[in-house]
Amino acid sequence: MTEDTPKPARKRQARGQRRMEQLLDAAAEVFAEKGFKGASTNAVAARAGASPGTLYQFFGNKEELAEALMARYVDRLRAAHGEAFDPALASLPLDELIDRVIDPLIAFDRANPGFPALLADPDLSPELAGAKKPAQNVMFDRLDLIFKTRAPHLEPDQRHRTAEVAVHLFRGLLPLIMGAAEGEELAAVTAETKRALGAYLSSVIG
Amino acid sequence: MTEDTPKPARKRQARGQRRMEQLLDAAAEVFAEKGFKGASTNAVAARAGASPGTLYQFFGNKEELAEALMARYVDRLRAAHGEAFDPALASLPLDELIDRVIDPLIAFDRANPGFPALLADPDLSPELAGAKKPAQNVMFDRLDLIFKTRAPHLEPDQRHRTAEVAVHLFRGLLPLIMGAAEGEELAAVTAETKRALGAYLSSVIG
DNA sequence: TTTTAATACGAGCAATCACTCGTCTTTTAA
DNA sequence: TTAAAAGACGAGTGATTGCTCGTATTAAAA
Repeated sequence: MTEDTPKPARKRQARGQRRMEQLLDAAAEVFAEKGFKGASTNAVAARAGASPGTLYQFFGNKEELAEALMARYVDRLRAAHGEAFDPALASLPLDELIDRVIDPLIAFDRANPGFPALLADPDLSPELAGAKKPAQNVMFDRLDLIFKTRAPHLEPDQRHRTAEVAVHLFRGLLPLIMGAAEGEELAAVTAETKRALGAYLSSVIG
Repeated sequence: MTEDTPKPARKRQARGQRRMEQLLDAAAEVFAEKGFKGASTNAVAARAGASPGTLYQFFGNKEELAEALMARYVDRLRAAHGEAFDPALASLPLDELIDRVIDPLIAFDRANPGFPALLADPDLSPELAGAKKPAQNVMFDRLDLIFKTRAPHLEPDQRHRTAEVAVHLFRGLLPLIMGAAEGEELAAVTAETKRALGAYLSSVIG
């Protein structure tokens, strides 16, 4: 068990950082369009205006590319949520609490369509599935914390399950949300999502 | 616009029918394990104990194979649901109605794990996506019909949306259901699914 | 029995994909 | 100014895949 990281820790230049961002942007698009398996690394490189060799200078293989993309999503999600989340949230009326959590989440998912697409993709390797967990836990942990202060009588067991169900419930309605046209349709689907969440949660945590 | 089907309508022997079933069984397994893109037709043939050439004698290409598999699922689902569905259902108490609809559906999905896996697979071609619709409409149509008699005051628009949300809500919780171990865990997740559905539906259709 | 068609095989083809490597250019460090 | 390192390129490689086709076997029709 050596302590140092096995990575050679290459020095990145500003140009390299920019290239990585371009490649991740391209990967987000192509993955969203074709899925992980269906996307070719050459296509990603081409969309980023780079050559295959350049892509592999920054990402060791296709999986590392997807992992890096997922990691960037998690960072952004945490940032977007950090703003919309404060401890006082737990004492809000349920409807308002849901508004405060769901609205930014929907905005994020619609602004980053590659994120839910990659999350939902079933044919990811075990390593990548591991990289997905943090993304799922971002929501789960926050919810669990809220429930803890809001419904302290709940057994941890049931609290966890409630959080998990709430997350999956939302994820199930996401395709409807992602497919909705901005405007009336989106508003209707959003309202319905909140109604479903609110109905479920109030039946559990009062 | 010719009237006859463009298919040469080859005569199948009993042996051929058996082979097709074997190939579809194998396809269900391999698709469930690797996803549509990740599954190779040679692997499907091998698992069925057949050669690639034999597979392509019955299915013109990989997509037709998946379409045939999906069609077989839809048939089975309709059969399983036809039994559990009768017109009197609409007048039942909501909880009981949900039991009668959800229990056989969960049983079916757990008995045919390839079905939800294939349904959820994102990287299917447009043709295959079209083949998915009947499967989705099996549930949707039944729900819409039930709501029509049960909540006649609902606008068709909102009724459709309610059915769609109910279907997606269930589908969102399916991964939890599919992953649960038979017994206590499955019972808990099933109960939670019914609770979510019941809470949502009673908030819409009273 | 003879003939025709359905079933079965599996080596192999053309296309695609993830990834490499030798070479060149640009940037940073000395 | 020069040396070293990072970035960039893209043709090419080995492996895999969907699918074909010539041939052989089995079963049904004549």
